[in-house]
Amino acid sequence: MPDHDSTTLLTRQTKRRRVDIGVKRTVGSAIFPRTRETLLNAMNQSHGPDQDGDCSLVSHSHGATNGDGEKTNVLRKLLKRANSYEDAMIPFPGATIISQLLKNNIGKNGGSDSGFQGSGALSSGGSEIQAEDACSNSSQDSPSDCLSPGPQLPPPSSSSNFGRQPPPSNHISHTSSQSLSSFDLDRLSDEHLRAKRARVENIIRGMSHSPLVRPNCSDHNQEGNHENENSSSNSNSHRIEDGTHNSSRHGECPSLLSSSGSRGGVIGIGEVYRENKRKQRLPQQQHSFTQLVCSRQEQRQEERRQLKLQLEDMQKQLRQLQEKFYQIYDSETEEEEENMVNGEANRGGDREEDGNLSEDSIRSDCLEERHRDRRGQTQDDLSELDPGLFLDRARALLREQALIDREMEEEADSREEEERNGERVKRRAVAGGGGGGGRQLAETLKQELNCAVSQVVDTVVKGFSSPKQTPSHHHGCHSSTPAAPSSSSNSSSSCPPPFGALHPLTPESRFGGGNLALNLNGEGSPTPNYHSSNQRLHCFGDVIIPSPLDPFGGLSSRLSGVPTPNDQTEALPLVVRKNGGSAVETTNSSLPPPPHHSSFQPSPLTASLGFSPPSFRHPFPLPLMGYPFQNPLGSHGGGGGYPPGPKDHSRVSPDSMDITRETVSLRTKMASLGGGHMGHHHHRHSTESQHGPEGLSLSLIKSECGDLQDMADISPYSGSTIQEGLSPNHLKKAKLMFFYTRYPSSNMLKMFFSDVKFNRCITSQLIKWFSNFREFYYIQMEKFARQAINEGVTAAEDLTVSREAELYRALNMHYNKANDFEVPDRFLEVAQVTLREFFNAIVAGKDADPSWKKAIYKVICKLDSDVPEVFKSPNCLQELLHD
DNA sequence: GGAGAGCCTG
DNA sequence: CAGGCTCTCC
Repeated sequence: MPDHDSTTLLTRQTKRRRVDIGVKRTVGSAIFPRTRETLLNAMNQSHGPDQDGDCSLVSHSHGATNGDGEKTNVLRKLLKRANSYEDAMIPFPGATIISQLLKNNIGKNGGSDSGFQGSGALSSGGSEIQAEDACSNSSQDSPSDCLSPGPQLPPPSSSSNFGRQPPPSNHISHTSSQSLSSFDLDRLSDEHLRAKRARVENIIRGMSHSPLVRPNCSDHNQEGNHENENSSSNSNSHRIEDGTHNSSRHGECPSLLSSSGSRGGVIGIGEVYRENKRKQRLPQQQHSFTQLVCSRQEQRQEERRQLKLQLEDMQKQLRQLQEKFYQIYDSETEEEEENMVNGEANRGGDREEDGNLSEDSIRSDCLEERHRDRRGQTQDDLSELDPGLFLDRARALLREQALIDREMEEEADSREEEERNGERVKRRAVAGGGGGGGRQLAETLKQELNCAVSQVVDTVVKGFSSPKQTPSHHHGCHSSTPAAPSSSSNSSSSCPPPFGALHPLTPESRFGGGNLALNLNGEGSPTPNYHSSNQRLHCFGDVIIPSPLDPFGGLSSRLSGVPTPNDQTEALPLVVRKNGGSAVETTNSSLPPPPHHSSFQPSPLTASLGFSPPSFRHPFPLPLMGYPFQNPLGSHGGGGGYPPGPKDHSRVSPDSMDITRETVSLRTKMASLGGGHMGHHHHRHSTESQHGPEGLSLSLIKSECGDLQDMADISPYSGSTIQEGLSPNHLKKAKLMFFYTRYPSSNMLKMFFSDVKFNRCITSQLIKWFSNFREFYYIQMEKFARQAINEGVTAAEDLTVSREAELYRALNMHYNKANDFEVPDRFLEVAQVTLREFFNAIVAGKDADPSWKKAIYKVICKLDSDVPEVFKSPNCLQELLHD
């Protein structure tokens, strides 16, 4: 164990060294060794507050114990760290990931209070909680399992682990007696055992009664004190003395429980110490320990329950939104198919859907039977469930119930769907041409979105306004959702989840094979919910475009050479609405716009969509699935985690690799940015540019980013007026712009990349691009300057940069590889100035200074010239390169 | 603390 | 070219 900590220390030292190296780069190498020495000395001797938190704790301990010397402190620190690491790695037996997270949160919340205790608490945050959880997971009949935490949480140097015997007494007394003068170890340990037992009982009671009281903040403080409880029992005698001393110092502290029971055997000294630690925090409480234990356990349970409910609510919302999206998209697809002259192709799709339906129905039936069987036993078992199983079972029930609900709704859907289809055909006939169809679709989509959002809101409100929702109750509520669609007048089936028999909790299954209840609503007017619905659905829109029938609808038809009349009109209304809801734009957008970028090649992503839709179907997890709270329920380890690593590209067909290449960085960057956004939303009009496939592919970026507000502007179906990311052409344009400006401002970039919807990601990306450009530029300059010096050039005036110069060729190759752009003369001048600056600096020996280039940067940044207006056009590449 | 620049690395 | 890191500036 000390070895482990030694390596930890070494690692930290290494880290520090790396930091120092970084400092050295700019501050100077001479500082480095001294700094490091100082750091090492500090780590070995001072234990000052400049070290990490646990060190300060040790320092505290040192002050309290006073006399073991520095070596003891070092040893203690090492052991404490070992203890912490060990605790961190202890598996959670039988506990769900959620409960782990909850525990971790609790531990974290309480961590700030750990310094409160004056004695040498070798803290191990989750240990106590884990022990309690282990207790919770054990059945009520065997409380002894949890009364011996020693084996589960062996102290690092467990020389103090003596055998323990379960208490013979089952009697639990909640009376609080005073044990001010009693330091009898037997008695203390007995009290400890009783306290644990009481907590177990409280947990079980709390679970069976399921009271829902909002957990309060003070609870965290109490929990936080657990941090110091599970202390290492090294240097035992000292510890006992210390702990006892502390107990007497806090003499007012009440006894944990009345200690009438007897307990044979030897007491673990570490446990005694822990007991003392617990007693130390008792004086802080106004109530008796028993009450505190009760309330704390209940509150913890309630907190878990609350979180669980939130999770379930969010899952439900997610499902509903996904279903809505499927419905909408499928409805569109079906409409297209209806209008197609040759309906042969979609008949296969219908058959496929039928197949899915029947298959799902079968699965649903099985699930329903299982559900019926289980529902009976659930109520009985509920009180006996330990927390982990409790949550698991609750989720399982939810899933099953959801499946049943969906199956029932699908039947209703299929009936109503026929009617609606008839209506739709009529409406479309009235509406006339493609523009009318687009408008119709817009209305339909809008209505669907409204409905979805309304129901989500209802669900949320319901979920939080009725806090008595237990898991079983909850799924009862869920089953009632089909009857509670609030905004859709003509179809109750449009809002409820008509998902197929999917496993609703895993992303893969969630999106993998849902059969869709096609649905379209009638005309509707925009509601205030529209925007939010747009936001939410766009979150899915980027990723869950496909339906099982026609995964990529218009796209695939385009690729397969089968034109559809409504091609490219499907999603435009959404985009237009987003941009202000102009009816004119709505009409115009339904017309296929001419491609602005003739240089655009067919997107590889588009190709991949057509050729391998299944692999593309969900290349990345949904944004919402990426939220941390979703992962525990996915229970697939890191696989469903967020953010997706580059390996996720393996899920994308190779054809799409290159097109998504630039999205990778954005995804990772967004992940690191935490999904925030700066609100640089430049809403542009449909006249600017339309890069369908590219917009689609780049919208994936945003779905990865999880930026909900940004996603409000995404058109999932292509035809977006604003690209959601940067394309290779943007890179090319940026390179050409570099000939004019080396240090473009953010605003400038926004102006000149007006066809890109800016967010923090895009801005950073562009800035990074120019940073890279500069890097290469300056490297070349330095290289050629040194080269000139080596060649014997003595005067900077001898250095010139012409179009024949090698330096120019190198730069031109980098920024204008195709050489299809005429580099402005100004750039040659700037390059010449830069080269001379480098030359002079090197000659003057300034390059010895680590930051010698900064002076040059200062000069060069003033040499930026205005970028021609033509670069502001999204089609500038066309125009520029044609010239 | 965030944004941006620069450096280093892959 | 991107990611990570540090540093500086605001």
